[in-house]
Amino acid sequence: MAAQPVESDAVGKALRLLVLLGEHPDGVGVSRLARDAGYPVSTTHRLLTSLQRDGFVRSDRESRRYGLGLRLFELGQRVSQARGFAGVALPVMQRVTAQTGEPTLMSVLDGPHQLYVHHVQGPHQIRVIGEPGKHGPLHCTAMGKCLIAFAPAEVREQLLESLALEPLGPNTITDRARFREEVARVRDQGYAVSDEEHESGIRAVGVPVVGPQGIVLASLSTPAPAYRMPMDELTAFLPCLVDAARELAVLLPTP
Amino acid sequence: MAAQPVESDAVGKALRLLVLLGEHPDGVGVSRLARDAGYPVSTTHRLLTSLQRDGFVRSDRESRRYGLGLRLFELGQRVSQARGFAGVALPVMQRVTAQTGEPTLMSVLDGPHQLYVHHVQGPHQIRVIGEPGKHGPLHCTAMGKCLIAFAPAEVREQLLESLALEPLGPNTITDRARFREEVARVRDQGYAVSDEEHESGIRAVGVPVVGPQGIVLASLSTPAPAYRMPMDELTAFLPCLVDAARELAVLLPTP
DNA sequence: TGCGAGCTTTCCGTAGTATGGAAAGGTATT
DNA sequence: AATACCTTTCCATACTACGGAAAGCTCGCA
Repeated sequence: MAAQPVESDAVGKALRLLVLLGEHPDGVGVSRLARDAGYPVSTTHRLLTSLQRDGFVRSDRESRRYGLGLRLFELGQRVSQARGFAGVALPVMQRVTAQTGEPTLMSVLDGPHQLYVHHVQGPHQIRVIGEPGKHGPLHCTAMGKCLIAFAPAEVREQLLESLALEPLGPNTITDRARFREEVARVRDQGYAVSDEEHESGIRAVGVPVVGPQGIVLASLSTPAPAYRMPMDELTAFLPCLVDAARELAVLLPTP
Repeated sequence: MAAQPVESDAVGKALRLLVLLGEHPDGVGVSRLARDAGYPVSTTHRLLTSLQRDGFVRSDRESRRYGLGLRLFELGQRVSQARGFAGVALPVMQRVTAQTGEPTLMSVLDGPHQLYVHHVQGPHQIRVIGEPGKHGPLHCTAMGKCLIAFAPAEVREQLLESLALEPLGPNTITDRARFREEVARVRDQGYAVSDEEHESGIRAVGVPVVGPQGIVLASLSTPAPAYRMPMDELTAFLPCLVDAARELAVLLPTP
């Protein structure tokens, strides 16, 4: 968890501290943080003071521990609002869950990962896979494959060449040529499935939300445990997901 | 919207840019942002480049406009998780709304304001007052008065002395002595009401969430339009709100 | 087509701020 | 009482951030 790319500018160092702080929900001390970041303690302390002055960091005066501040919550909500994660997407996703009886997930492309932005719980009490704000792999999930397949050509090519095809489930596609074919098929058929590619015992079907300019804005998926959901039952949810995606395509702001 | 307190350090300047960017959901150009912030254009541009490198800012290559990046969403969700806004509070609040048939709001103290962190819509289709991530006044709302009344003594005193008692509704308390009495009463009776103090036509009742150490963690409220909700009907929701607050008192992390 | 206004981006010598080792001041543990 | 480890502050120096200026860009207009 050490700092590899040594940021030379003060702003970069401060931002890295924020990211590191995000990994400590219960707060950390200055020296621990300095060790993690690879900065001198005094530098770390000074940067934290600056971050705190503007509400990006808060410190408990008692325990001398630092954590993320409310300003980040505020700005995070702004992003959620501006990108339509909160107001617009939620009702549409709830409708999908009402029809499928399963959870509905939404994610967007964020560099070489997907970022889960929202989920709606289903009536079944199952563990949720994608917590909002967490990152997940692109190469072995239904949503991830959609995001690649419908990304702008240069981005798609770049991802196809550089993604690490790490095996995470029993059926993960690890061969680059086969993966390229898979993405092409997803692009052709307009949806993707993941049959225990991400995790043993989990299946999912996903669709892209393709905006007016033809670029992918987000993707939606329905996951379900493999033991009670054969693949053809899962693909039966496709019309419903496609409807929702088409609706979101015009509702979501085009970035 | 110009820069009053001239930040002298680079980090402070960068953070201010983030806050300013938050006011432009659809993106903004460098020179406009530089004007708003009061920085030279070149400085602004360099800072934006740093912010973008770490995902705190994103720019549309086409339109040359900058906006808040996904990293802020990610970190905002971490805050939401760490403070229990998302996982813990939501079900409790939904239960309150199920019982009252009205929306339920939650806010926390953030300097001289309250920060709305969550709301649950009621069945009635009414305009929501507190959008999550937005700030609201302390002196003329039920939740705000609870946050003051149950804050640590020094904080309470500081707020009582310095808050601007701006009249925002027909019944806003603008006299400092009377306001001090009002806060004392709230502290005695354990809840607060706001009868068109914040906005004409809106009533609310609110309770504090008082943590194990006796400090206020958050506050909950039930707002309703005045025309169909007499004050005594609103206070009838108090047992339900108090129950919820007591439950949250042990569930929310003590900061 | 050429011009000008206003934008974004890059450059680079200098000014001045960030740097970090060291010391001071805490707090818990032995 | 002594030790260890932490947080916070200090300050002379080095080096990074600064910002004016210039280059490169797009657009609108004559």
